[in-house]
Amino acid sequence: MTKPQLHDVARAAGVSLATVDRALHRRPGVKNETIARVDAAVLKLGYRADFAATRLARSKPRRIRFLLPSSENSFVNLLTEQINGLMPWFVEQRVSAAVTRIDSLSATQVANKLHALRGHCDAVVVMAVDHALVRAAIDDLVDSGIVVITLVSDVPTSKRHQYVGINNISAGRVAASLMGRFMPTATGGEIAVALGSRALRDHAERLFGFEQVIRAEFPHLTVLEPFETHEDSRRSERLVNDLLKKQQLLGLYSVGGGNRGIFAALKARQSVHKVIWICHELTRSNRDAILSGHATAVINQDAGHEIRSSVRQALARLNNERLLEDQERIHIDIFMRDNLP
Amino acid sequence: MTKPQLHDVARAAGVSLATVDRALHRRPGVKNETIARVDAAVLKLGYRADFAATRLARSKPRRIRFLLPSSENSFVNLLTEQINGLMPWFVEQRVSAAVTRIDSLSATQVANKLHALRGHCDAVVVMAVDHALVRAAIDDLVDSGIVVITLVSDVPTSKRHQYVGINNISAGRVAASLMGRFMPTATGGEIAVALGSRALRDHAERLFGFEQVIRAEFPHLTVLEPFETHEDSRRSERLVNDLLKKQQLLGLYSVGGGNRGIFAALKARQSVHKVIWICHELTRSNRDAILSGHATAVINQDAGHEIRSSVRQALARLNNERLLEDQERIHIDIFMRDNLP
DNA sequence: CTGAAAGCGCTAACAC
DNA sequence: GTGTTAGCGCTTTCAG
Repeated sequence: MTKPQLHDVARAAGVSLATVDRALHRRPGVKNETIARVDAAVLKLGYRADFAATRLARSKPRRIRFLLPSSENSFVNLLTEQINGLMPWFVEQRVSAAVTRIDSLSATQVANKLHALRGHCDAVVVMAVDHALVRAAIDDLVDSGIVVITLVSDVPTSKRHQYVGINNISAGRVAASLMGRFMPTATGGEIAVALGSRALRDHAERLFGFEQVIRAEFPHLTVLEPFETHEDSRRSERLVNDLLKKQQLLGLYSVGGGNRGIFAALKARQSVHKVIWICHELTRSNRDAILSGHATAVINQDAGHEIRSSVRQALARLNNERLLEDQERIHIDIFMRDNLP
Repeated sequence: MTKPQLHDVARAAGVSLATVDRALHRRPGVKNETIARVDAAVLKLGYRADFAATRLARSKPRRIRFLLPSSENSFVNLLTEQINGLMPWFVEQRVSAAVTRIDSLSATQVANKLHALRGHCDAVVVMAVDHALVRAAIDDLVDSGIVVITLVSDVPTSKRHQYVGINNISAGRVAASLMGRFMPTATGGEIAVALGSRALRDHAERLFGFEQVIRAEFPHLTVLEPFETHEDSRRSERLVNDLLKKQQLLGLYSVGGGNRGIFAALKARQSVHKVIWICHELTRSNRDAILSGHATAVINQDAGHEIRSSVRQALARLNNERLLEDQERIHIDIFMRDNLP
């Protein structure tokens, strides 16, 4: 009872190794009937490609393209740093990676870029707005045989093969639980919410989860109307400053970018207010914020894990390999001062 | 500027492939001078073995032995489940894994078992008490050429090649931060601590970190003298019951095992007291505890990650391969109701 | 003590 | 359309 090999599939299907390979990879020039016979054999034997042999034999690397937002955003920078740092690993995995940064809020730009990639790569990993144009472009790519993976912010109704990122509704819920429990009193008060943009699905989902839990479990707290930072720190600093001047805030939840500005605003007025601040992503700025006590908790998604996972997922699909499900689940990390990595 | 291969090393050292292989793996029958020449060439070229080729070519699997506690302990069960579930992956990685369960509180038993493994495996992954006998046995194994990795609970002064697990002092500190901030009032009160055994280094370290932070940052809280559960749920249930009868507890931190008993005790008296309970490891019981609201937070280390990581670390050492540092860091996971996986 | 050569399980030219 | 065969970069006999 040994692991089935290509060899065994070939014998079971009554064809040669090469034909099995062609059939498995849906390469042209195989009779439909043969494909069916091969598929049946694969299924019957429970065949899975051996990743080591696959890596070793492949001469041309798999071309993976990352499409990331061009906006000034520290978390996206973390992602690109990770991609750069993982280059030796990519080589080992026989993948060639390239990053393109696009205005991910502009659905037309994203869609155009996606269309342009058709035929020029084997897989694309994209982080962008959830919009009909983007969805259509993704579906086209998938239909053309390219593996598409959404990163960080999903486009759930598209045909994308996989979403790699956290469950953002849960993330918002956890933020609310922490916020509610960190409140020094049970006497009620107001919580502000800073949002990158409502067009970003991840931000919208976090907000949804946050308000859900505050309303249900901490009814003595009021969530103020969220304000949009447009991921711009100057703007967010000004907005938070104004807010702190006007009212006595108990807490501040920042769902998305612009945290450097928020940090600056809180730091400047720390003697006046003691605000419980919870934010997302362990960027350098947020790390400082937590160390200095201005932020109480940071909710994080591991950028390195997300990059490795998208590549593994893409390769697993392209090469028909097994995945370790457990290993690919992206955790909602909660960082406080003492468990910072 | 392409990645150097064994081939290149052989040419640079003026020997054949086979000799380079022997020298690299310190197999017998190579002149010292030749070894030195090979080492020099490896260093000069920056040679690293290609993992795919290594996996593919190796006929005999690497033998990895896990030594885990035999005590009734849900987290250890999670570890063994993971080992079993990862068997197909082990095959792919050309490793054969076996688990031995020992009374890990008995230093003599652990040391004997370690000695017995000499010559019978390539790597051992051990979770046991930090004790002079164990330390000496580990050092012997390492000297005999076996890769030794400590899991979950470290033996820091030994020659073990690697510790795979969380920083338990930090874990205790985080538990304290959460506990302190979750307290509904700032008026002071008492916190109980349940300990598996003081002989276990991980438990001792957590307690250390916990007390440190409570003293320093939440001086209005008093930490009661910790009681030992001996990882026995009947015992822990009784102890917690007695405690709840005697005094008005604000919080309970359980550092180690026996959580099923604690859960039972808290559940039985939930109308009387509202205790903030924080515990470790996301076992089925602790998951229920958090879902039902009896536990407020669970601090976890990912059992699957720990197993995969110890295997990767062992293989990297045995095969002279590169590791992704980031991927091997074991996180201190904080789980609350909404970010349960 | 060292070298030559045959695989490991796939992929990809090149035949038929 | 399908089969044959030569690698990929190591490990491991088997000779010398």
